[in-house]
Amino acid sequence: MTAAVRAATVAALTEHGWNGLAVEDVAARAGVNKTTIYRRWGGREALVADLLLAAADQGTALPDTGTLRGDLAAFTRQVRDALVAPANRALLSTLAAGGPDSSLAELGRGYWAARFARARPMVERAVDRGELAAGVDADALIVRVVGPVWFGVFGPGTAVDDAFVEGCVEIVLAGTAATGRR
Amino acid sequence: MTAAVRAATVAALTEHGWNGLAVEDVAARAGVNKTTIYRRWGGREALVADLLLAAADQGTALPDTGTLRGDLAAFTRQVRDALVAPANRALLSTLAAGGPDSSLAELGRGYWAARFARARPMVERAVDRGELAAGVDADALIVRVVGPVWFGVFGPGTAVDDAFVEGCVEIVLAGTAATGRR
Amino acid sequence: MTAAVRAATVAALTEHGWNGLAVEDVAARAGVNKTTIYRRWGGREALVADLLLAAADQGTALPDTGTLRGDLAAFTRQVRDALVAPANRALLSTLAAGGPDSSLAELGRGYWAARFARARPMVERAVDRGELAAGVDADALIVRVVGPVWFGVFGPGTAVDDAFVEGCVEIVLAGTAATGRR
Amino acid sequence: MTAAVRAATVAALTEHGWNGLAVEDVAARAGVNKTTIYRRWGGREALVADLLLAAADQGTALPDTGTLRGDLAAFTRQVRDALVAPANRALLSTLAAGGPDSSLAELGRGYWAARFARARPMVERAVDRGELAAGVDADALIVRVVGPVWFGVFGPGTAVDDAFVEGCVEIVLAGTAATGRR
DNA sequence: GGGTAACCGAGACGGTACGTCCCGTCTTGAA
DNA sequence: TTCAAGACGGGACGTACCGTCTCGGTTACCC
Repeated sequence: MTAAVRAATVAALTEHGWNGLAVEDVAARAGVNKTTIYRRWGGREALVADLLLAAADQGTALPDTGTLRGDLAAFTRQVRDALVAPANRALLSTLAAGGPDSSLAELGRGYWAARFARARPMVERAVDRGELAAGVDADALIVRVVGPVWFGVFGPGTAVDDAFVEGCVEIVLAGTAATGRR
Repeated sequence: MTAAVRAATVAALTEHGWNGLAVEDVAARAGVNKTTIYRRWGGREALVADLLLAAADQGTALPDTGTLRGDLAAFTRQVRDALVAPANRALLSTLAAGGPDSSLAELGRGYWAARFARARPMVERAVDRGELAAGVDADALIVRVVGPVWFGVFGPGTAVDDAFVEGCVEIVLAGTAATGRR
Repeated sequence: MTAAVRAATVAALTEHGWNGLAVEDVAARAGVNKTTIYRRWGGREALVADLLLAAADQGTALPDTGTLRGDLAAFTRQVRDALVAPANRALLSTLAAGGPDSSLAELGRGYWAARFARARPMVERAVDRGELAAGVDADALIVRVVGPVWFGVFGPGTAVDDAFVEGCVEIVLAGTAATGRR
Repeated sequence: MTAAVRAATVAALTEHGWNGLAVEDVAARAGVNKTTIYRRWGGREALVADLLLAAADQGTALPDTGTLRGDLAAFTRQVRDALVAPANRALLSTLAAGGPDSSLAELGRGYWAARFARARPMVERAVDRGELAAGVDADALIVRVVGPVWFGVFGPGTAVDDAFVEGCVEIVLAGTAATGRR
């Protein structure tokens, strides 16, 4: 049943977005009674929270190519692929749909903390290999690389192809080396 | 009356986000009848569209410091300031709240087209000054600079202070020069 | 619309009794939206209250045969006929369905006050004619005559035929005269 | 446990009436699981049926004063006292709450049959003593005496004091003797 | 300067979804 | 075997907003 509700939530979220996500609709799609969802999850937000937790837990394997450049390129492509998938798009755009004090925002903080914790080893390995100076701000580096992809997808709708993604990686690496910024 | 409705929409949007934006609430705040809003605007989305058009039209003046670095730094700081303002935050996060085929998405495309058209002269001036090679993709450059700021605010909630903003500018400029990427 | 809702309420009440009277059912029968009933009436009790008010207002004409015996007999037969009609049965049994402090009870007090006020002239005319001593308690007299009919119908289900009704009248008249009780 | 459930049913019935009598509420009050009530009784109606059976079985002792007048007066006072007790009021008003074809009605028929069977010897003794003609309709006599009390309590809310009760008895006795009606 | 058209306030309505309460059924595990 | 514990499908509750409609009253414009 849990799986059916999750699948139904994804489907409904993909079709109608965070607005238009109706508990009754999810219940009907999942072949489950509305009350059951309120009992076991507790509302629209909890349904999405459940999806996010599942997504943050499993996710894709962190790439390990041997070089920071290769890792970042593969990782950013993973992110790009995830963002353009309609199901994930709807899920992630939900995170930005609430004000900073909403319960969705709290949800988002947890999600992002888990997400960055999973990606951080990639940078730490590069430090161990001597590719980056010790003390580099791993999170800021990731934000700088992933940010343009994220913005391109959710903002102006830029075509985020492989060339763009690799450009993000190379520019940040070169720029970081040149400016010495962390 | 138009002004009152706009102000009420901003207030309601800031308080409750795109969800929770109720036409009746806006009407009550503005001291206007619900019917009038449906007549003159046409629904929740149209209220937000009106705000976005107004925002895209006026906005802040494009900085002109004489150097690309200075322009981009000032511009990105403007963007940062705009994003952290609650009213704008709610307004802009609304754009990402719909699926790619929703009417909100169409709205977003228009908004971003106008926004980038307003910012593009900044890059073109740099080309004229010889700071950038002719044929550089102005939009991609802007996305690369602004993206991390946007992502930091709407995503993990990174502290986007002046140092971070200037880092975005310098890294992209240095990286672009080093890699020759457009 | 008001008429349709009233008719639907009577039908639903007759079929399922006070319990089982569902607002949604009434709305569906009347071809009206549920919300409209909540707006214009305000719930199950209000629907019944509306029926009672209508019933108390119109009702049947008070008999005027020229003698107290004839009046009471005709009146009690009217009451009997009303009680055995399924629609009225359900409506009136509703009055007894709540505790003495429920809102139904308050409703009942108003109904009975109106009902007795309408019947009282019958007794007063008899006093004017000299058939009854001045100062007789009209309400108590009516209760004594009507009570067995009411109880017979709502209680043990006694066969309340014309003979029984007329017996109620004659016994009370004779007994009242013999004992001098008011 | 049976006793606890019965007590809880009486309490709940007194507080909230037949409507508002929730099995879950009774179970919680009795410290018993909901399922148990459904197994051992079988629903709301069965709970009330159980109470009625118990009430019909035990009840108060039938008065035996030596005269019909004394017996009827004592009996009717007992009835009056029972009716005004909130617990009994709620229980008995339940009987009238259903349509004539409901299962509550069937329940009521059984209850009244038992009740009248218990009271009938009072009249039969009077016949044996010669106070009443043989062949008098005992049930009708009881209905005539008790009816006004019942109606006064459940209907208009008449003050049913001892004087009223005794009036009912005397008038019916005198009237019956005068008219010769059974 | 008076008709007329446009606009607004007011409010009722059909409708969807909300989140809750209680129903009656079922399964599982402990006594 | 009986009961406690608790999940579930289900029906109705009463509420909030949605978007539409009709009705009057004002304003303003144009003949």
